[in-house]
Amino acid sequence: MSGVPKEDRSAAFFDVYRALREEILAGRLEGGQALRQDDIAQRHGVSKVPVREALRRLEMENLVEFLPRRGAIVRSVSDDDLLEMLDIRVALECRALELAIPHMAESDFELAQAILDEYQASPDKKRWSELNRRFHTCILEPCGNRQLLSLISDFEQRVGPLIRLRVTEVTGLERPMKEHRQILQSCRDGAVEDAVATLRTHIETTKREVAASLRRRHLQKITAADQ
Amino acid sequence: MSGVPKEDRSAAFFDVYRALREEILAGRLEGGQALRQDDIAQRHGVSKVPVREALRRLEMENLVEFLPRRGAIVRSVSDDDLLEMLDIRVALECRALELAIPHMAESDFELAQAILDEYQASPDKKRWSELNRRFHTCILEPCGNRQLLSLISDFEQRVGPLIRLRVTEVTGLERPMKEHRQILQSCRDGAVEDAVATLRTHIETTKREVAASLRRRHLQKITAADQ
DNA sequence: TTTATTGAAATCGTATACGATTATGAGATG
DNA sequence: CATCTCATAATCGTATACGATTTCAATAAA
Repeated sequence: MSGVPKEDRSAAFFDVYRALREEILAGRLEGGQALRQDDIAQRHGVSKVPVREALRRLEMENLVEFLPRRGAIVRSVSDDDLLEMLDIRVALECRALELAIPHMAESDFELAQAILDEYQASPDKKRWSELNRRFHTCILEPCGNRQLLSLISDFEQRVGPLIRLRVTEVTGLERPMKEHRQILQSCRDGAVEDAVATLRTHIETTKREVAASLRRRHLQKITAADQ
Repeated sequence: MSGVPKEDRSAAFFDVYRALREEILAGRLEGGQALRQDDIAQRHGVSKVPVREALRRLEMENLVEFLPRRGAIVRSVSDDDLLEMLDIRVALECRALELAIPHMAESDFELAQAILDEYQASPDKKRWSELNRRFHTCILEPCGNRQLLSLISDFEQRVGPLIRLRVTEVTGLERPMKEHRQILQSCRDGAVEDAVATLRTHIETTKREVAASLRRRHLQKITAADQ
């Protein structure tokens, strides 16, 4: 499910890859920031060779960008990029759910329900996004399409950190919970189209929230500049 | 549209990357075959460093696999992998079409029609897959989602070569052409749901054809083993 | 004949080395 | 005071070097 290839975890380059990936996804590295190969190598106690391997993989993941003769920089995610990723998420998650429902067993429903119950009981906003992720994983996983699940996981890892604060805090628990319950019920009923339709609305609402938030931020920047 | 990142085309590693990618996608390298780093380096007149960079990128693309302390091998695509990719294609292309239709201009319809006309006129089976690809690209491109188009292109490049002989030759021109015309007409009418439904059927039929073909091949292997 | 042993060759993963290009900063020039 | 050399330092991209592990084949043992 992780999206990150599992093989060869022992190699030196993998530590570098993992660390850099984590720092970029967590937003601890600014977009556009130069990734000095010698620095990274020294920090990890290795040479430049494994560092470059790690950077090339991150380049393929669109997390870093190589500028000819000037090395790698952290790729910045534009507002448009983010919205594009959310549209792709709609496609991937809806398809996964559609394929998953016919394979769901009673235990899947129970697990999903348990997550929703915990969701409901938890007063901790920080847990919400974790529980949200688990619910989505839980209902999509039965699709059995590993590559699809891996893709979804990749996008979640990239998109999640960027929208979490922006959405979870603002939206509250009411609406998403209602949609989650509705999706689960449709899954129980084997109502594929209903479930997918609700999931689609669910994600598209998120996208609209993000878009609105970005709009406001943009507006703020403009008016601030005018002052 | 190519899926292959465009930056840094000048670097030595890029030639290696490009060449290996092409060889793997074209099927000129068997699945499981070892990719000897020194050999590749010598063939391209470079050292192992850029070769390893190329291999790491291909690993991220799922085209090669690193075995600890045994280097890289060409990743073989199982029957299940192939069917999984076709399911993902359904998700991606349907979403792209859905997003594309509201943005289509008259010139898009004309271009699509021109491709279909050429399709119809061409007696050359080898051209069919090329024209098919161009038609799909043409109706999806207006979606404006670069990442989505790039993903679609990646999957097309991986899946295409594996199913072309298997499907195009067998299926003939009748059914796909009829579906293509129907999709285009729905696009003209702005009938998003109809267009998407037809496209979905279109790809799912392909998937069923591929699955059937694989089933027969598998059966043949079993009966051959029994002899 | 088949299976184990073992030493040489091949190959990997990574460190080090180095020419080439790009950033940096001090002093010259307007 | 701004800005324009140009030498120096920093950094890149890649080649070469090397210990460690794996493969392989020839020989010994069963």
